[in-house]
Amino acid sequence: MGSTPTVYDVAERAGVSTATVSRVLSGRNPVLSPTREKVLAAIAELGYVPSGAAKDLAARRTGVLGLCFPDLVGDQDIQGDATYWYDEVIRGMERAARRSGYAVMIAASHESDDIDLVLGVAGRSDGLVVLAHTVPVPMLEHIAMRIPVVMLAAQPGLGEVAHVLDHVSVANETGAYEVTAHLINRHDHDRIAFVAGPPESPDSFRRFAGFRRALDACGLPVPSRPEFHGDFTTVGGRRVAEQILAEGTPPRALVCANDQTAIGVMKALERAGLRVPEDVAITGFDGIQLGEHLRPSLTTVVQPMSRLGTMAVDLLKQRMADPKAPSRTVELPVRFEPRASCGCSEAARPAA
Amino acid sequence: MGSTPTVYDVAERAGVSTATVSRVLSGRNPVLSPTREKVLAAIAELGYVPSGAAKDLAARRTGVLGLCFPDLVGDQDIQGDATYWYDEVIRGMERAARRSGYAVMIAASHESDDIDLVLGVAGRSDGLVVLAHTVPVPMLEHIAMRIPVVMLAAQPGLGEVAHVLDHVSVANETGAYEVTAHLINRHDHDRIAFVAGPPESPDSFRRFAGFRRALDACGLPVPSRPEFHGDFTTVGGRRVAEQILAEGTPPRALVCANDQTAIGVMKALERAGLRVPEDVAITGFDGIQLGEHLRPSLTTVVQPMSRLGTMAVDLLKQRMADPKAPSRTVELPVRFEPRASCGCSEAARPAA
DNA sequence: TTGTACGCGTTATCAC
DNA sequence: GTGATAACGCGTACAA
Repeated sequence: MGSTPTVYDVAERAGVSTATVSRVLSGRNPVLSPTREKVLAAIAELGYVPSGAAKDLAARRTGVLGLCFPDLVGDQDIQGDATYWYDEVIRGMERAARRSGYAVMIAASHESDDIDLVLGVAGRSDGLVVLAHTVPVPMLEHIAMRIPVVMLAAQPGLGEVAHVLDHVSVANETGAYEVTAHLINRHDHDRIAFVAGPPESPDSFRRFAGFRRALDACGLPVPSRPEFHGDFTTVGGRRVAEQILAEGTPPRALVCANDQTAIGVMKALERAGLRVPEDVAITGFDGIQLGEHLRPSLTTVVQPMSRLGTMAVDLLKQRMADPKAPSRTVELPVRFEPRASCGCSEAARPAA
Repeated sequence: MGSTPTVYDVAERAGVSTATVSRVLSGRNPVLSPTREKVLAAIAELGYVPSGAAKDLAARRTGVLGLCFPDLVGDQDIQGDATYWYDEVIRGMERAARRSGYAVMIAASHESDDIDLVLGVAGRSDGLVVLAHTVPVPMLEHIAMRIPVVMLAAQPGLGEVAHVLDHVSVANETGAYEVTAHLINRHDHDRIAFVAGPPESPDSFRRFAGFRRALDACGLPVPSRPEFHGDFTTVGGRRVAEQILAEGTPPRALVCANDQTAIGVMKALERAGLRVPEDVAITGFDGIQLGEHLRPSLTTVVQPMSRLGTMAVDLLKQRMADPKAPSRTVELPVRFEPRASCGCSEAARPAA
């Protein structure tokens, strides 16, 4: 007994067979009360915990759902002031999974890095959820031959050849359209510029598309390319601000590809003496918590982060039920949240 | 081949034995290049992913670390504005685990609820990390007979009989001492009250102890019990504020057991016309992100959340290396962060 | 109601 | 360098 106890140890100690132990544990089959007592006593004394590996192997299911998300900070320990937008995705998924009796296994990784980690998770799960830009698509298509795979917030179809991946995406284009139209119709802006994210970002691209559509619908000139390029970080936003200031007359309104960028731009412009929203209106995208507590509070488009997670679990379950169904894409609605930075008055809501 | 492919399928397709497939996968044994190619081709064609269950069973280790944390919101989906202090613990642990080649399996649960979930995680992990008040201590001692268990932010020894649990705790008492002494020595306060958390909270208790020690050290009268009782939520803080206002002359300074409470109190007092910190100074505890962006920014004691996670992994690894060592408790230092709500000037740091 | 014995998909230990 | 084969610990027919 130098090692961890097994069913055999429990059975021996209780004077029964391993099958009986198994029955007591599952509770699905009838066991005489005195027998059950003996088994439970043995379990308590030995500190027996069933081996998940053996159980999963025999049952051919694991009761685990995997989640892969990008590691944004690399290997260094962060200082404690960062909150990632996918924290809530994790929680949403965990909660939905638990309701369905699943545990969640998580793994962060850089694209094309940590292949073994990802495969390890995939091999131990009944289904896999992957955030965009975390795992190369070919590997996902490989994994999808074994278990259902759902991609979150990725451009459906991008780089896929087998079309076996389900998708949960958000209404990027609609959101950008709404916020842009709001600036035009509600605040009478006509010199509006778009601050993009990284050039290769599909999210940024879709949002720019919505931006253009709004300009077009309102009869304003439509740029073929974004006027400015950030990189989804506040630092990048700051750089954009410098560029704007250097170029002479700044636009009267800036639609930023995400909140971080907007915050960086806003802070830098304010430091240069411009007032937001009086001199320049600014909007973001994502709905990170910080934006709500800034002064001025940040007008944005809120993504339903928690629902991304729960919806992913839904799709996983559906596909387990019907593996042959054609691959699906669910687009989640976003919510336009006008706040102070676009010129609307500070919301009445308390800060906490 | 209607089902998921196994080593046998790969071996057959590649015209080799299962042992060779295993060798190619592990990369630990020499395999002739042409052989390897054939195997890799078969793997790609079949979409083969090794079964974690079988692997773990054979290897008698899982490469997974478990993490149990409390589910604060129960079963309802939250609105998207909540950030929990343990999000960062999760990330810290995930990162440390990954550096050591482990994946992380998470499970939220209410105390004494979801027993099967917790046992399931324990049975699939090489080590378990548990946040305080998540799993009943007797069950943890049971699990600890199988795999190492580390408790986070719990009162070491509380309710334990076997003393097999390792602990990572934070310097609650020291932190509360520091913040209280700061109010006395730096801001000349002498009418300070403590706003406790739930009566049964060890954290709240320890912080109150530090509060008392500071009063005592400075020659001020020492209360035997906290003057006010919140419940660690902003709503609870609001209620405390009402009580304070109803009772006549409010204290000149309030040391709150955590940030949420402090924020609730602060907002409610301000709404009643009191100024913070001029009329009443307020301090929190935890260092949640929101406190930094409030106006006035919240003076607090910052817990090293991320390090809780990394340290837990450290302890786990140490115990795996030496299972017989006496149980350990590591106390992590906290950092006193004076900001505006205690009377210090707004920090120069930018909001983003 | 309880016991026996086989299979689940790997890894590892032998021989070849 | 490669191929048989025996564990690993648990479900679960099937038999008793």
